[in-house]
Amino acid sequence: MATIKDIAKAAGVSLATVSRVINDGPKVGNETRARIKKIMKEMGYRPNANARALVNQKSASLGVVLAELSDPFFATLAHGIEAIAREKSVQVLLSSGSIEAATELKAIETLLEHRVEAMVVHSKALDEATLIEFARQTPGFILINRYIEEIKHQCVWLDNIAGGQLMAKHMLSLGHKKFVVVSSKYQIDDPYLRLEGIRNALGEAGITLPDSAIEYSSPDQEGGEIAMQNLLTRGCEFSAVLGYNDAMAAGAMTTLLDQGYQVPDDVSVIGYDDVLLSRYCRPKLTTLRYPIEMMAKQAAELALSNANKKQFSEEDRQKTYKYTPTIIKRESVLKTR
Amino acid sequence: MATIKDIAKAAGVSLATVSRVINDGPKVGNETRARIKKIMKEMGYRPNANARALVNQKSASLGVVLAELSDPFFATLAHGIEAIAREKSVQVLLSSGSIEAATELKAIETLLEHRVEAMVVHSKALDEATLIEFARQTPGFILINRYIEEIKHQCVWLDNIAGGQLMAKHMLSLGHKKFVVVSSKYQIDDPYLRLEGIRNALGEAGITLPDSAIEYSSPDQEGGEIAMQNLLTRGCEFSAVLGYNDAMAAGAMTTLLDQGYQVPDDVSVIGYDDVLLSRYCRPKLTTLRYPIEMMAKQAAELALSNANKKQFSEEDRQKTYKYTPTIIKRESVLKTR
DNA sequence: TTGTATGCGTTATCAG
DNA sequence: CTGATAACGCATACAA
Repeated sequence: MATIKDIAKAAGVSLATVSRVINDGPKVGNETRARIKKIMKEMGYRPNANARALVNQKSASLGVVLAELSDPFFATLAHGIEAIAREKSVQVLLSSGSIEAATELKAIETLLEHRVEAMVVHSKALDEATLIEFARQTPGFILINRYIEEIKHQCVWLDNIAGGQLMAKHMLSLGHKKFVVVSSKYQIDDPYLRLEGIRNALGEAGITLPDSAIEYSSPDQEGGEIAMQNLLTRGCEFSAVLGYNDAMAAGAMTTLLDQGYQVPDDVSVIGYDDVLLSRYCRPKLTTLRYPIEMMAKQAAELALSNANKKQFSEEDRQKTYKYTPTIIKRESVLKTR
Repeated sequence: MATIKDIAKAAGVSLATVSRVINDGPKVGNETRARIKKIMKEMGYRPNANARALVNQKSASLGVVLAELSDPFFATLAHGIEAIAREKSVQVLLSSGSIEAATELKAIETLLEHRVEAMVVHSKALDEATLIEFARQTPGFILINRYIEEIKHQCVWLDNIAGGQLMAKHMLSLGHKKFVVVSSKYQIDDPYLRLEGIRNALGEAGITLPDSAIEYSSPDQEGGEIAMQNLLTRGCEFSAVLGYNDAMAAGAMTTLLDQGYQVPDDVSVIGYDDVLLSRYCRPKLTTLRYPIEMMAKQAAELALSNANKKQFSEEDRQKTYKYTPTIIKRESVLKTR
């Protein structure tokens, strides 16, 4: 592959001159510039991004670590980030990787080795201390979907407690009194926070949620189906189902329909996330909007704009990037009879 | 950020020695090695991937260009590639970007500037000549979901004609005689090839598909809804709907259900791709399995294994990576009454 | 306006 | 076993 040197030789000029025309540098004769450009084209010259990154001490690249690309939720997240990256002509380096601490750590470290200017990280498994450490040493480090007090100015997150409250209150306002929850079995914050919100709201209405009314399973459609089967088998009585996410809610709905229940006439079901699926399934799922694409864009912008900060001002440090879910009414929820 | 030089100084040894312990080089004293490792840990040393790439003339990275990450189909594709990349400890550089020739070109060029070792490219808009050129100059260049004769050994693709035939034949075998197609309006090969396959199969059965039985729209759920509305408005009669993909099929189904048709009792609907959605929607969609994740993995492996080839042998050049869709029977297709 | 020289962080080839 | 030193491709301060 042709280098700057090759084309300098071909043009009979020095490296410096060529470098100048590449970077639209200021002081180059017009005739020379044109000639060099022509030669570059002819020889198919492409600047070497690695060499550039080395000498410039920065790389015009954005690292992204996600849990699971095949999940539509993450795909949307990635999409938001990618849009910003393209807008700013920044290359994205992607490292997806399960919800294991070791994998997440490896992903972040690899990205750091590539000297990405900034990174947006979705990490559920890594402990706070580790993440705080990374955030401190890399200003362009942004956590998405997780809140850590010490580095709150580097967190873009959704208020899951408010979300839990919201879904419960919506059901309460329609007269529902008997609740079950199909929750995620993963030992991460999200399900606990949502549950906490649900319990808050129910508590205010004088309702307590027994442990037997909660079933934990994998956070996908199949998990939802299984959880609902267990609830039914156990003889739970309820008119309202609160899903950890849309997939679980849809799965629960499938089981209910298969068992002859009418949704929403007999039982109301509400999801969380508002992914595509919630509009596809039948009945269409009433759910909570998780503005993940918007959040992803904000995270990417923040990461990139923080990248060159030497350190955060006190004002910066107080900033916060909290999002709150809103309810999307579709067809799966009705007044209780 | 600490460099190799810093830690050499701290350890009182030369750069070379440090470099050796980093790369597990052969000739270093055990005591020295241990001491240096300790210092590296203390100083938080991280090798600079850019510098490495520069001197090694290769980067242990895989470029990926996709059309649209938020589409579940591409998300699955990306997931397959990512799995291989992780397995081989290769970093993936992602460039997604609409279906415009200019964007696709830009994406490929950026990746080339980063000197990726290999790349898997999903390109619908770029012309063959350009792609052939890229493929020729980069052995690790693999096209996915596109077939170009001249570089067939660098293409991993699905036989869309066979797919079209298969969906039509399945309907024919169930007694259907009146067909409509909801197709994609994009001017790319896929819809035309699928249509060609459909026409082939129908032709063999003595059925011709009038242009009025085909409606072109955007290849998503909304497009499917609109296409079906148009078909209905126009007064088309049919018992079988062939969708360009699952989203369009699901959209068409939505419209049908909304209009009071029973699926599959009155009308049978078949999709294409077998994305998640086909299992979520109601009735569950009968569709064609597009083994995209498997294909993506193959493409990634091929790209990486070709990366270091100086040139392709005659034998290599004859190889071909064609996949054929298979039918997945679910609930949206029934014998005609 | 153009050229020379130096360094970015690493690896690899030599000598010691 | 270890240490100089020359690349790798590029940008830039300093000269000319």
